[in-house]
Amino acid sequence: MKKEITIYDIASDVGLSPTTVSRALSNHPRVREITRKKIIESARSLGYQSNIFASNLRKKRTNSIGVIVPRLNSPFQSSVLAGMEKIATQAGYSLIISQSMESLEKEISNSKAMFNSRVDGLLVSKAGTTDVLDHFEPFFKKEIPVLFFDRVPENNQCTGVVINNTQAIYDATAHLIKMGCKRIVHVLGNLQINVYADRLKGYKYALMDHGFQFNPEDVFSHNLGEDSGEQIIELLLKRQPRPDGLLVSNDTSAASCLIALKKRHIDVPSEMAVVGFNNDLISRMVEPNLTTINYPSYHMGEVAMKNLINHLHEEQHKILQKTNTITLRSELIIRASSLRIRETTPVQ
Amino acid sequence: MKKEITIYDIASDVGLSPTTVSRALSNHPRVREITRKKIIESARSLGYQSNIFASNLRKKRTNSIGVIVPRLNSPFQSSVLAGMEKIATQAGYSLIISQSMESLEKEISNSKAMFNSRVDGLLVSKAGTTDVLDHFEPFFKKEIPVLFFDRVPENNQCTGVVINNTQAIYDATAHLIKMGCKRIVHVLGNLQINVYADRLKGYKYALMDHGFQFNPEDVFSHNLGEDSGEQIIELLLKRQPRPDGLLVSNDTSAASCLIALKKRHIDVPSEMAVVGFNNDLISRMVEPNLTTINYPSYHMGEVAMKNLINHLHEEQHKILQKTNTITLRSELIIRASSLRIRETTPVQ
DNA sequence: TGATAAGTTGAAATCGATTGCATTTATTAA
DNA sequence: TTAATAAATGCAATCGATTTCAACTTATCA
Repeated sequence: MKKEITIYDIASDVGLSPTTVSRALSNHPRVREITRKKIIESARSLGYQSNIFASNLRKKRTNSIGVIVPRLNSPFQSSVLAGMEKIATQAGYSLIISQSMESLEKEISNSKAMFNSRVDGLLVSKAGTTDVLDHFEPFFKKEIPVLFFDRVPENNQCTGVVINNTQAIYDATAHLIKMGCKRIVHVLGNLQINVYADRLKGYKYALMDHGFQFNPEDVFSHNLGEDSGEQIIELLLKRQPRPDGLLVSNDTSAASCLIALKKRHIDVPSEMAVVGFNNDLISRMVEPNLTTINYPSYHMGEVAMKNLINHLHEEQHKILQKTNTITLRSELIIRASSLRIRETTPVQ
Repeated sequence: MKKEITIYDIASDVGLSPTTVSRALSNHPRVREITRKKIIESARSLGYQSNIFASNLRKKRTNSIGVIVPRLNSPFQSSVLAGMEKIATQAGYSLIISQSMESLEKEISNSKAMFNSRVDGLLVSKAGTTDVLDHFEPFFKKEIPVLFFDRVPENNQCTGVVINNTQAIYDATAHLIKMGCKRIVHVLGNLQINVYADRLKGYKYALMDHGFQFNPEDVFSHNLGEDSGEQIIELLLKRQPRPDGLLVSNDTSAASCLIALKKRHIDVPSEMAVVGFNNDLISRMVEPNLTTINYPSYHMGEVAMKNLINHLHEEQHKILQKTNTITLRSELIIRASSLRIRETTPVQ
């Protein structure tokens, strides 16, 4: 192993002390400009690379931020991550990313790993269906900021970045009602996850506000995977009277439903209006195009990261501000899959 | 700031030396089992957390691996990353991920950041269109393994994990020929990227082998984005005689083409057979389903990571083995978008 | 011209875990 | 019982950058 160049080497090269070298390299003001130039030049010519371990050891910071997502390979999550990466890199932080595979157990072990690698902050989209937060206790205790996004725990102290899921589905439901749907079915994920619980509320409120009766039979949970369409539609068609509006909590599944409907020669939207969620690429590619909720995923990544980093900087100045929830604007995008009337007044 | 618990605290707690504590905690064999138990118990009760900075400083390893991808939010890349994450986590490594946004400049600054954070190894899917590798020199010099995947540089010493792009497009082209296509157009990305250059070869070879004349006009580069279909089809339809086979180098773009064709009432596959690349979700969702190349992205992530980690372990035993290229199996998946004859002999 | 302030630089301790070598303790063989 | 060997533990140096405090220069002002 080749010997590393250290500030000591530079020091003896330029005939100064390691102290001055250290200061010069970290732009400390108490070094003469000429001295600094000389040192920097020497560092360059010797091929010096700062040893962050030593630096971290002293400074007790890593300049790295941990992110735990349920899955890396989802259009939504990867887009959030892209936004985060952009901001983090800009600010000089590096990103340590791991996935919980929707398992609480994995989330726990991931958070332990993050803690041990001493991330300066943590961003989490919860995996579990439970609100167990014990595994974040070590972070709280050490005052390492933890910020949740998308899937946030209920009733806790941490800041969360979310969209207004209730409003989003409220709008979608209202839209379907306006389009003349008489029986609207809502398919969503595990109701123990805040995201879906909130959406259910939006669905109920919209029904109520428009004089519809809420029927528990018209709501069910599903994994919402790529092949979910067949099962969902099969289930739907057993209902009497046959539902004519379908609200699916993600675009992949909605697209899959569209295909299952097509296979059965059930026309969309006239016989069944379909609405997805996320505004994934696929919503613009299937036939007919999917009405959906635009989920500002990239932006959510940016906002979450920006907030966390601000938090970190503020902490140094002891101005710990406590925002609790940041809600991003989402919007209903109306496309052919639900558009029954040619000319409509825009849904507000 | 609360004082950190160190091995010294544990040492004085149990009345032993820090040396023994260190050894006990890292499962060194030269510690009595009873002693170890006592130390571990004390560590637990004091709430000890190992300081990786100090440890890294001594051991000169971080147990972290850097990954640089062109973009995080692409179905392909995120799937690769998912595979990598799985293996890395299993092996106790953490992943530092950054994206180059297809810019060489960013790739350079990312690689610098990776180098400075002293990753134990680096996985790269090249951004640039050039084969400049100077920014990896520091890694080579320090013998930090760098492994490329998907987009690998030509003529270099590094191991690369790829699929046989040439063969893949060869098969696809041959398939279209078998389906009776008379004029096949190939749309791909920047030809300076190995992936596309190789595919072009496959296209040419297949034409040659089947007695077709290669026509440079029938190949063109495009960004292959979500909206590429309109432009590609517009361009295509100007050609005389009108092409009847279309080979697009990614599924998003191929799907977009499908839509553009549909809009113009050009039937797929009878008037125009279309083949995509990647086997993304979308290829199974559009109408008609896209014939495509199954790209084992998740598997590629796993293989690349496994290889890198093996490399790291081997290095310790000084058995540096030099594999140069690992080629993964990809395969043509024939679906409706190119299937003109009901019963076909399977493409071998 | 001397005194005070301002600007530079350095010595040495520190961060906490690891490790080569030395030492102590336990075990075995004679 | 004692010497020889093996096992367990400890000492102290080390990894490299940072930082406190002190010292030393140079500039500034009365």
